[in-house]
Amino acid sequence: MKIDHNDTSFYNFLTSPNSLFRHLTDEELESLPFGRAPEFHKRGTILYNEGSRISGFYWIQSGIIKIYKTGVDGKEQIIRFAKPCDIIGFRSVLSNELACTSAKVIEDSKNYFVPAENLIFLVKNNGNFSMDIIRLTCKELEEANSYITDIAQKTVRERLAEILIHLKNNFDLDKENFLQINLTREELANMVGTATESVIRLLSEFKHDGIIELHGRKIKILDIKSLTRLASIF
Amino acid sequence: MKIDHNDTSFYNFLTSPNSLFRHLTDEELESLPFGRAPEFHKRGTILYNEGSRISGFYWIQSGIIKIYKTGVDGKEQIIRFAKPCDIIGFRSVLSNELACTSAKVIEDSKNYFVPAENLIFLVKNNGNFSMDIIRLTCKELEEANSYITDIAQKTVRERLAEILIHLKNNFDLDKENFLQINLTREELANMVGTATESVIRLLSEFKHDGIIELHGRKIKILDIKSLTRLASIF
DNA sequence: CGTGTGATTGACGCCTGTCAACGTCTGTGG
DNA sequence: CCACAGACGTTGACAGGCGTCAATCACACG
Repeated sequence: MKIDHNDTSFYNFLTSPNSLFRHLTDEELESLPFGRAPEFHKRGTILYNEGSRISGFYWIQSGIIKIYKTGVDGKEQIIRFAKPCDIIGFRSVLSNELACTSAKVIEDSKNYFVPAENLIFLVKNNGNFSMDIIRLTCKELEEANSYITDIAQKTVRERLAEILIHLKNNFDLDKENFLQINLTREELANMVGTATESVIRLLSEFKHDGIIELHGRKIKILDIKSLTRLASIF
Repeated sequence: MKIDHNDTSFYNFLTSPNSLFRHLTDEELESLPFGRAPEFHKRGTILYNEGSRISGFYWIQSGIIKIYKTGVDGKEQIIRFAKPCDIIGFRSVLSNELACTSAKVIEDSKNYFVPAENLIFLVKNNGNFSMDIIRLTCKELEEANSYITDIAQKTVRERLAEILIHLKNNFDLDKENFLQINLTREELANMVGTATESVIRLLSEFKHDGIIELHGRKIKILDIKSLTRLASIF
């Protein structure tokens, strides 16, 4: 069950300066399940549902997870996408409450499940780790507050432009510079907080104006400058 | 500079089960400035501005503080109101970043300013306190996510109804059951994320329908059931 | 009494949500 | 191999919610 310190790639990865686990001692690191093989989850798998009790958090090694809430009439509101090195579900664990979001795999994912007691032990006993968790939560909170301001004040066009920029900044591009992440029009709408038809019309408009290129679900951003202007980002 | 343990009211208050400071040792408690007199700030005072660096957090003893972000065209978006026993500004301290919100006194307030190093020391060295801080942040994050869902999916009418219920649940009523908190129509609009005129028209509508009563800025909720239905809360 | 801030009301029009119809693609089962 | 179902994407028509502008009123304050 020990982590193979000779597997330098993975060990270095877990202890690298940007890693959430950078401040763990070797002993603490070995208390976590990273010595085993990761779990594999196919596209479409639900990791947990809003309202359920979860007994630990997930560390994403590969793939993309959609985090969303279900609003009125069952309409989903996408809160964020988790990507490799992110952790999900830790909030419910730490506040010891039912999950307030659902998590669905949208790109095949390998991930590790870490039991709640491990996390709580680390938070209580390793002040630096605890600070990192707090910083992470604060960052998410700040982003949430910004998004509240945007969604309350900006038009749908501005928000869609902003989301496209956000996706470009946060997800890899393929060899032809198309966004790797595969989203349906409905999912885009559920991020922006609008109707599917509105997203379709605005994407067509952006395409017509030479700002983006579309190949089915694949999106390539051609004119980031115009898009930034459209998004009213200063 | 010691806290007067004979002042049982304040001492018991700080160590009561709901207090953020419940897990502090007497020694830790005395390292905080609660032994001094609180600072007094009049309505209208800005405690800190978005983008500024703050060197500590505030613990509110009395009064109400408006926490808001400034969006496009300088329009403010109210994130929340802080009331007695709340702390504000701690996120920027913990993540060591510039303030991402502004804080303005809207009801005369007494509060204590606690230097950043005190907070960081406690988080790193007192696991239970650290867990409480994390829980607090997680709670705020969950509320922010809920609000994102609401604002993205609900109509202005639904949101206003919801905000009124929220105010009723979170702020005291005076002897005639009017909401204690004094908000301009513009501030209400800046919470809901709409135009001032829309708030005015909807409030008149609610009043006409016998759901609320208005006396200037004072609001009394007459029919919480109808209001809940209007808010589409399930 | 003048000034300024906030509240109110009306008019107007655009953005955007909804409904409906149709096209496209993929996978499945006969 | 084809037919069909079902999910997703697209387009058009339409109405109404809500933002914006402007005028007026109410009230407090120096």
